[in-house]
Amino acid sequence: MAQAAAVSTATVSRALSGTGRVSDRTRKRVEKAASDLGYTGNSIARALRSKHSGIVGMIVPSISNPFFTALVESVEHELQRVGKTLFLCDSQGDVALEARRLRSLQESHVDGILISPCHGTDSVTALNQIPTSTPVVQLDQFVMGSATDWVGIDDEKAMELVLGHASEQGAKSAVFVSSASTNSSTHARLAGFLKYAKVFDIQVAPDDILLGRFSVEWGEEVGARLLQHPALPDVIVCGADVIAFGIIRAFTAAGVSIPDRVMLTGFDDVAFSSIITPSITTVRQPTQLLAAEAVRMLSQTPADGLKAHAKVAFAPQLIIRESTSRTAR
Amino acid sequence: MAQAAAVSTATVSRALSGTGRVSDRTRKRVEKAASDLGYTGNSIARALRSKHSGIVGMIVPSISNPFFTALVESVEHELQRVGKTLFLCDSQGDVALEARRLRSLQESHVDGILISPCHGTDSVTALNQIPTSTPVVQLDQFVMGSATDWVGIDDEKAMELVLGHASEQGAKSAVFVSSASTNSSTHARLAGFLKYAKVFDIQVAPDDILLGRFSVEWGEEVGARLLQHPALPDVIVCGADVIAFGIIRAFTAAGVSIPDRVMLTGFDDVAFSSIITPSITTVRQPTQLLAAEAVRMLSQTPADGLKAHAKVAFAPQLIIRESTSRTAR
DNA sequence: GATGAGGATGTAACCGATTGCAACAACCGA
DNA sequence: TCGGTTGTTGCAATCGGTTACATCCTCATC
Repeated sequence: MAQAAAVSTATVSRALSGTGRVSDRTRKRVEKAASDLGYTGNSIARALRSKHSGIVGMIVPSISNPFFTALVESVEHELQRVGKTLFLCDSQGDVALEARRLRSLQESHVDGILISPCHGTDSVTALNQIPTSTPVVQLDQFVMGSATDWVGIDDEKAMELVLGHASEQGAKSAVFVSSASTNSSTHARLAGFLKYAKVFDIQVAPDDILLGRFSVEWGEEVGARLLQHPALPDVIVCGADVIAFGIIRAFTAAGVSIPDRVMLTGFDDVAFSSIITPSITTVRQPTQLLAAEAVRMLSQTPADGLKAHAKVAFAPQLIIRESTSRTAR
Repeated sequence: MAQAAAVSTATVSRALSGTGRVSDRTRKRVEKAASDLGYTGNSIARALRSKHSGIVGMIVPSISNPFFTALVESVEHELQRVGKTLFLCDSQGDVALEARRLRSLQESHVDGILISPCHGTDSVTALNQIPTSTPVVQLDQFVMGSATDWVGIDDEKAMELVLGHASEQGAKSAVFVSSASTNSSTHARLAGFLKYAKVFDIQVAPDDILLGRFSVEWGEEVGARLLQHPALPDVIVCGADVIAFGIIRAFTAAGVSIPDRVMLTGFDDVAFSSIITPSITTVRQPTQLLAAEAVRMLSQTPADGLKAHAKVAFAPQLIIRESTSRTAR
């Protein structure tokens, strides 16, 4: 390549990268040679020397969860704007696997890491092993005890919206269904649920907190369990839409009408929530905003290593649909 | 690191990578020093020198399409077995973006590329620019005119299953709904549809081929359009489950019963197909098998550059659910 | 005890870019 | 014409591993 343009490799580098001074004439010559040869440089060598790869790593608990795919798409969109590419990993909800992914990203010298930690406490070990030289931002979920930035939504506020709406619709009792509370999202949402159940005077028995997994199957299991009770609560509040899907399936099979016999709310507003019958009242997360802020944080100069780690919570939005819309009677 | 174990960098390399001979005593010493220091090597430098990175790139048209996320998960599972990591990219159905992703993967010197090309003909330019030194395998969709391997399913066979079943259920007329046929999946499925409609003596008018996009919205649009006709066909055959979702939504809103007024079939068997009401009769793709075969092909020594490019098609499976199960009348 | 085989380890070139420094050319004013 | 300034370009070190080759050591054999 260098000889094709009859210059040194140094000049090629300066001409193509735009750093340093190169005369217009040689620049043109180099550019022509490059396009003739289809030369694009070797990003491995570049990364080795310059210490940054133009790649941002992202780790999510499960890419089959539509909420995370939506989040990933938003992130990708943002990264495209700043000319970086995304390296996506799936931790499959497994702390050990998550740790391996983290290490592999770090070894690849990515320019930054976005992570939604799969465990509210155990994920911290791996996260703290990342040298402070690689910027890390937690997205959506977070882990206790790590000094990294976080971007997410105000889960308490979300529960205020959900229970406020349920109360308006006449709910006097509620159950809460989510994943195990080792997960920060569930933890925060449960806290908000309990707080605002009290505020809106909605009854919650100790048995009415059902924690399992973020999955359709868990929703079905809970649905079946609830159907065995003689009395249903007024509203079932779910920590994720996928759980609500399972409950709908169980109730539909049993011929129990939602919202007439019991109201139901989800969380995340994944695409399918508006398609399923009944469509689900849910909390929408502003994934575009989350992604934009997270990417912005990543590229912030971490030079001033002292800066307090930021926690940015965006406001959630309640989307009201059929599952809580009781027809006037 | 080398001095911590009191050996040369060469010995460190040999000890940790397992190549070359090292005495047990020094190997132990090096390993201890490495774990004490948390040393893992620099994969960039390694990749630069050794020409392979342990990374496999994958490009899919859309990660928000649950079929592709299922495929990605299967691939990731397979790669884990052979100790490689996945670098996932989304082409967003855009040929130009796809070309950029391809180039960026190639520059990163990935060990191989798995791609589901977003366009049946236009994707070929970018694909052919990949040097033959990087193994490329097409997965699911494919592009005309490229000499790369392909792994997918037998779409014709799938349509035989679908129409055979519909015929058994008494269908005498059908419409076909899918994406634009610039897409190889649609192309092959449409061909199969036409062929077996004839075989099973099912009527298909020229207007009954509705091609748009692989999306819920397109399904809704088609649903609305079909509802304006005085007579509905006996069965609506969709090229993807997501399209079927849209049709269900439109028909449910209009109070038209599936399967009683019209039968409906999907394609892919994504998770929600079994959750939605009515659950959808669909064609399951054996993603595990596809992924395993694709990964196997990637690691096949491409030394014999002459080998004919393989096209491996797996047998699809028909999953019968409510959307074609007419209650005895 | 000398010789040779073979295992263990070190030396140094190399992968392909980036970049500090030096060299060099062109042009200016004195 | 000469010293100085500015702008362009090349040289060579560097990033952190891998690996061909050389060297050294040990042990067996004659």
